[in-house]
Amino acid sequence: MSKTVKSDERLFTIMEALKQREEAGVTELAKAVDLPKSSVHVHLSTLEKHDFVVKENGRYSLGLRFLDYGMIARNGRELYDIAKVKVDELSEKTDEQVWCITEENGKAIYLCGGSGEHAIQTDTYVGKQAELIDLAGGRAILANLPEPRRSEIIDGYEFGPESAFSDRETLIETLDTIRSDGIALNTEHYVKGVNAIGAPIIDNTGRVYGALSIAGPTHRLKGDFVENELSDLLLGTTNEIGVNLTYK
Amino acid sequence: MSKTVKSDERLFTIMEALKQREEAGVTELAKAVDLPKSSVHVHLSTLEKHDFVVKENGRYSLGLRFLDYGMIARNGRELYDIAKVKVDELSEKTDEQVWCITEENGKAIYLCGGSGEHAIQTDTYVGKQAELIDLAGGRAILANLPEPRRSEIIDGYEFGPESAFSDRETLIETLDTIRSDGIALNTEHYVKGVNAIGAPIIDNTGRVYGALSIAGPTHRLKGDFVENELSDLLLGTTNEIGVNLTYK
DNA sequence: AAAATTGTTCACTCACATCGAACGATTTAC
DNA sequence: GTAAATCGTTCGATGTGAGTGAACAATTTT
Repeated sequence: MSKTVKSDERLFTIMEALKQREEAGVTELAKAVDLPKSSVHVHLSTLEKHDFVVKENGRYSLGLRFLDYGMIARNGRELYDIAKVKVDELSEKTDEQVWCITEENGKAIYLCGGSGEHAIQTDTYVGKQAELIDLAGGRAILANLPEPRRSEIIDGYEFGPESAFSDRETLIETLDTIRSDGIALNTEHYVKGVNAIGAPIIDNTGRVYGALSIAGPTHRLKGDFVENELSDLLLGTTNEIGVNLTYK
Repeated sequence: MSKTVKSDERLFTIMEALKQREEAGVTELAKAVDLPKSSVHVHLSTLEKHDFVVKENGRYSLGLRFLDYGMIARNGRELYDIAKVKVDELSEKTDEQVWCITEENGKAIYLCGGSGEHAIQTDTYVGKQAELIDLAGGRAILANLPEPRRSEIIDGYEFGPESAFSDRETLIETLDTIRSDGIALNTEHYVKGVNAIGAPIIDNTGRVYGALSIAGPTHRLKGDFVENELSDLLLGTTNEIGVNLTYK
């Protein structure tokens, strides 16, 4: 790993601790990150000066300056621009939850989503980070990533009873199936009672931009309906997005 | 101003410079912020390690980690949660652009927006920061802010030919009118060809949460239609949100 | 093939981030 | 109603590590 700035690292640690609570005081944060109050205090003051945190009668919380940066980061992605309309269409047509994710530094990030009227509610939100391996869409991405890259990511995983896959071989087999099928069907559910399917978004050059997924209750997403009807709808949409990304 | 961490300040300067371009190299950024390449480089490495920037073949750009923080900051606001549905409804009903803004550190921040099919296109985006004084919604907020607070913000303004108001008195007069009217009608347009109206969102305790605004082309937003029909629609919505915020 | 950029690394040095103690201002306890 | 506890904030002493410019390697341009 290359050299980093310790002060920045501390800043990020404090930010992360603050993110995990709605709001917090200096003492509470100092305890959480195991640093002197005075240190935490100057960092918070610096953050506040630049609107990255807000102070309301002595309690700190995340500022909306992050929203500014976050939206610009998202709007800069061609994938987002092209996918958002299609995601809305697909969620309305299927009446289920539809998500568009992308890969960044080996992790999955939710770019945007849409929900039909009867769609399930989950704790997922735009901007959320997750492991590629845990999501239907993430597996679809992983399965289609070029080889030096894919192994780099997989090397970072720990297999075992905690993981969704017991060992590396099982994962590779699953990914191979997903690649040849063109779609990932989550039979082993990440969340209990929820099924999901995911398909990769790839342009004509083979570059993997991300994936789309449809999630719904197991009693609706099963059998022929998922394997044929829904899969075709999903693949049609990801295909369309892929083409638009090629000739943008 | 209280003490701050210089390293953090530098970090923010680099982030800001990066935000203003789609992507950039180390040398370009170093020139922009007037710092040695090596300094910019370690800060970027630190940012990259935490997913706040992404490096793609030597060029840096904002990472999606900001989206994570930004969405959590936004979702934590009760105003957003309650307003977003109403904003969508209102934009559909009026077929114009509708925005919900809030105030943070004396500045306006766009929380969410909706657009009718025939709505105008502007360079506004969710998360964008603007001066309260420049927006119809911002003036509606300013007009209803409690007194010690309002003056603090106004004290930060510079009046003159550059500003929308020539002097402090003119602004105060306008704000008084807005407060008694309950609505801000932008006759002097912030953007040429665009008219806007704004109304504050206030709960029963008098706390100002933000404002809603409707923007559209001058040829559609004029005369009786704006002053009666649209105004009533807007006030009805902000009223509703205010009540919901009281009994949440 | 040479020249001019690029991103990255390294070691020296003094600015400044860190820290614990002390300060007022609140809040809690009784 | 007072005392005790806890809060956020300030400050000066100290030694860590951020900043720096030069050198390096890897591109890209000429």
